[in-house]
Amino acid sequence: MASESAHVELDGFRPVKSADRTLDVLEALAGGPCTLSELSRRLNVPKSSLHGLLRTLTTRGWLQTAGGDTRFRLGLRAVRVATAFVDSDEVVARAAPVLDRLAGQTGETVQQGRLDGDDVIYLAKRDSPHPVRLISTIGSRLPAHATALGKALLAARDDETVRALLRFPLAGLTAQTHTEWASLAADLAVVRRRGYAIDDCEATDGLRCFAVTIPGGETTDAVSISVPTFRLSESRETELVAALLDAQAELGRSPLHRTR
Amino acid sequence: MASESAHVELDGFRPVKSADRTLDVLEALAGGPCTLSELSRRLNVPKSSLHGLLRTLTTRGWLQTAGGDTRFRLGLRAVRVATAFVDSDEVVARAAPVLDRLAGQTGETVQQGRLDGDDVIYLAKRDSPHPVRLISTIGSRLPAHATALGKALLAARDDETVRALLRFPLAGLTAQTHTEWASLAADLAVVRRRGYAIDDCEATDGLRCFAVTIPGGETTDAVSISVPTFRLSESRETELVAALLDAQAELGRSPLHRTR
DNA sequence: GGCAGCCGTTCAATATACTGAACGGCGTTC
DNA sequence: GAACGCCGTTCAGTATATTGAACGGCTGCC
Repeated sequence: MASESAHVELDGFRPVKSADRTLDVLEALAGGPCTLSELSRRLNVPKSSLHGLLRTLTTRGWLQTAGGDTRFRLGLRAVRVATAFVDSDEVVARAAPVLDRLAGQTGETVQQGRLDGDDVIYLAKRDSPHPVRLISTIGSRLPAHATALGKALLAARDDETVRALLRFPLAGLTAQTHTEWASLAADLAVVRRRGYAIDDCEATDGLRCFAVTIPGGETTDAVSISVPTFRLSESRETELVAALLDAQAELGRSPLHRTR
Repeated sequence: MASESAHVELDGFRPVKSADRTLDVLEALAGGPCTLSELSRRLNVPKSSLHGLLRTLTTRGWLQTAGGDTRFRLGLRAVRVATAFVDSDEVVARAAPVLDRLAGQTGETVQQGRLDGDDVIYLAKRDSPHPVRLISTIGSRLPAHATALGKALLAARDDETVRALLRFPLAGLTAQTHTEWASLAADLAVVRRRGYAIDDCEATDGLRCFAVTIPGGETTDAVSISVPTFRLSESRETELVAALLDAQAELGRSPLHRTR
């Protein structure tokens, strides 16, 4: 679903080349610093074309070349844009107080994610006991089928839709990850009946997560609690799930419709 | 320093138009959603030209049009880029454990900022006691002359450099903000002697901040502690400043030079 | 009902950016 | 020390994006 180089459009629509490439560059550099020539090879763009582009981006502060290094990296101006997205997002804003409460109440890591194609993108995080790290995970992606957040969101769609969304065989992140449609479909059926999703070491070994969707409209977002298995007992799990379902109910009571 | 429309370069270098405009669009939309026609007016770009651009950005997931709304807003793909910058930044990585400790030890809000022109950009934050809000402040800018972070960084440069950096009269955010060179210069002289900067309600009423630079290389970054004045006593202030100076010393012991 | 304002969209002519090859600099290798 | 690999940079010709005017849809206002 999320192709890295979707340069060709079918509708007879031709993307603006330089704009398209600008995004290519930014996305490529999001993976780490890179020289002009290396970018040229990786993106299949002539060096001379990149030259102008990179200079443009650099003069605007979106890229920078640190000291004597010839490698380009993202610049300060780029930071603003992402935070602006998160700041202005209605669902993130609506969920914020609930995430706060949930994190404070459980003392566990709480996250909010959104379905984008077959990936889940992390948009907010509370990491209550330990002092909070960087934004780090925010903006990062994981395959939906391998996470509690993702499975909660997939379960909100019918099987046909889900199946069309995914590409098989599914990527296996741990030994527990669903890789075939049959096992995933069975899991999703359980999620629908049960009302919440469980990721039992399917994304990260030793980590179990629970997730519910955020009610309202398209059901694009979900909230999860992640707990190391060693810290988890049966009673503790019941407790956490109850807190999560409470949070979902609370989210359901807040205004559903786009206000502006 | 930070001009919104620096479309003309003097070096005989002409920026790539579409790339330049792509950034214009992204930066404009960072301020909030906007229709095509409105963008056209604000950026002085023909609607027809914007049309292609916006379609390109939308196809790539960098922009989105929510539901029936004709307004464009930032899309999910944009988020990744900013977080990648912060993640890959050496100084942020180096400072992270120190910020953690400082926040845990003082129980106050700790921030890291970088000088960009005459602004300070917030790159990291710890908000220990209260559950952590959005990334919110990260990526946001404030005038350097009005913040403790900014004054610490300005004080690390000589008067001549500072004066060339700023444009007078300086923007006044509160009644306490320095607006003239004389008073700012006097303050910076004190900062240099004292070793740390104080912002006494100069950016926000009722908030006092203390800041020290992060040693190493260009001195681009600083760390601050922010405290509501009502919670501040003389002894508490001494305590906080001591903790801040400790943190600075610790930062000075970590490797200064770019490792790669 | 019709007019005026907004919106996004299309199209052919023109202005412009892209290209590939050649260049100069620098460090390594033989 | 010469030949190579890497790097970023320049330039004239061609491929391509940009432009302004015109279009169709929509809403609200007389």
